[in-house]
Amino acid sequence: MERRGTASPQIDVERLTDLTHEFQAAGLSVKESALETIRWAILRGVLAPSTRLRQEDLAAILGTSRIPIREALRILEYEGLVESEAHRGSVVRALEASEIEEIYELRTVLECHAVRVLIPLLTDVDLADIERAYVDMADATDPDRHLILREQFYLRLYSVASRPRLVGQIARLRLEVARALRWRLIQHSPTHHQIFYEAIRDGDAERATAELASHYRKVTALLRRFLRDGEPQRDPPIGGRSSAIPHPEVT
Amino acid sequence: MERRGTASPQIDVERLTDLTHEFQAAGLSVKESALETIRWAILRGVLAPSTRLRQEDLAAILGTSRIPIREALRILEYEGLVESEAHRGSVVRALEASEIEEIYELRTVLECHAVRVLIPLLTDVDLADIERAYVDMADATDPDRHLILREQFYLRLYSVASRPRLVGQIARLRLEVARALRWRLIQHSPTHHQIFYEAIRDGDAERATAELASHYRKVTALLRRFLRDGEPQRDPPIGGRSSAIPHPEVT
DNA sequence: TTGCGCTTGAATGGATACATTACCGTTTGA
DNA sequence: TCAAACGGTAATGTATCCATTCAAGCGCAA
Repeated sequence: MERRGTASPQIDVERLTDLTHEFQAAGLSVKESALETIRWAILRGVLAPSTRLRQEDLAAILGTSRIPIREALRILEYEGLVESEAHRGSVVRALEASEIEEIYELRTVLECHAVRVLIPLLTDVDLADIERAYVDMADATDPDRHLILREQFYLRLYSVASRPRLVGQIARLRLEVARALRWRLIQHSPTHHQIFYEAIRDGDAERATAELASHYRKVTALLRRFLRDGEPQRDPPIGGRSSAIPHPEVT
Repeated sequence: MERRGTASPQIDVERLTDLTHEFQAAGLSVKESALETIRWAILRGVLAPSTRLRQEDLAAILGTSRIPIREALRILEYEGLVESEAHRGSVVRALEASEIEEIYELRTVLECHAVRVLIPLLTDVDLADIERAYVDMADATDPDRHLILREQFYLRLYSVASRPRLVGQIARLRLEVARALRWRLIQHSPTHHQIFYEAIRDGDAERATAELASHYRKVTALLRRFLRDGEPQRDPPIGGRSSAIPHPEVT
């Protein structure tokens, strides 16, 4: 996989140490902070796809030994965020176009199911919370913050269904595509969230699921064009500050 | 969680070492063989729910050090088969009634989707393979072997959809309930697999999904009675040979 | 000049040893 | 007599060290 000719992206040490300090401050154990640091570094684009993850380098950067790193990499391998081969090391996994399409299909199935389940369960308290989360998201301008608030909005909504596994699955799939899309310039779709939110607010499961499905179909079609036809709009792999990256609004 | 009074089930050392030897012979690395051993020990009932999994004990039984055990336990924790707490150890996770219900609901959603996707993709080669897998499963009498062949049948079928994530999710959910049901006596349902298989063979997605959904609804209703109303039919937690355990045919 | 094979280096896989933490029993005080 | 604090014990968390393995690079021979 990794050859001399195909230089793997360099690691932005500074941003990675910043991330680590955040998680260490949260009172997590060394292993947990290592896991969360690497996971979020991948999801937020600090560690670009195809980056080699050498245990010793990461241990040095995170200020720990290799043991917690190894366990973190094992879990991330199982999650699908990194790829490991025995005695050959780990790399940040790049999603293939077909995988992104499958994820959107799965998201359509699972999120529509969640909507149908949760609509009859919505309480006034839920609706108030959700409206607040929606407004926060809509107001955010910083891309990283927008991403976080968007996920908070959707997860607050879906958690109404009281289906922890369903919500967990949805959350994971959403993050995975969000990661992949950080590096592509995709068309902005400002009204999707609004249409969806208003359908939820009106208790109209039919309209909400239709909007989800139709939007994800559009996204998939766009992705197919961008990803299959030579990936014309790829950002530089790493190095640019995240604030320079346009919103991955389609998700 | 674990107190002096609530004695956790003892580990059947002999059966566990037998399992280990199987996996070690397969040429896996130590970590992989530890992972597979513990995973299948849980799924096949050798390690009963609430069994304490002490790293040192497992290391001694599997003939290794604690490191591979630790990594295996981390992955199993992520899979949801074991529960770990810092400095307090790991135990085999027991599924709550509500979780089993959610899993069946998720299975209904995912498996029905898989059926709808795969029916138009079926080739003659697929159908021949699937028929063979079905006959093998129907002929098996040993419970462990039946369980394995049943999963092979369903996974061979679903893999036609060319959706690796979807199939992986389904496989995991199926195994999880199979594990939970090993310890409960549930009504035998011999015709379900047959009806489902014949619908697939006829290319009738509607009939196949209807059968799946209706069957899983029945199972959920049964489970609700058994699991919520005092769990009247629990088998002895461990010690009995697996051949004495009736088929968990409902899955 | 090219291809095969050995050597060598660097990275991961695994084992042993030490640090830390949580539980449980005991003791001591009111 | 009861409650709270303290210490012992046993488990996991972490670090250091050794073994294994893969592959790149060099050399030799055809």
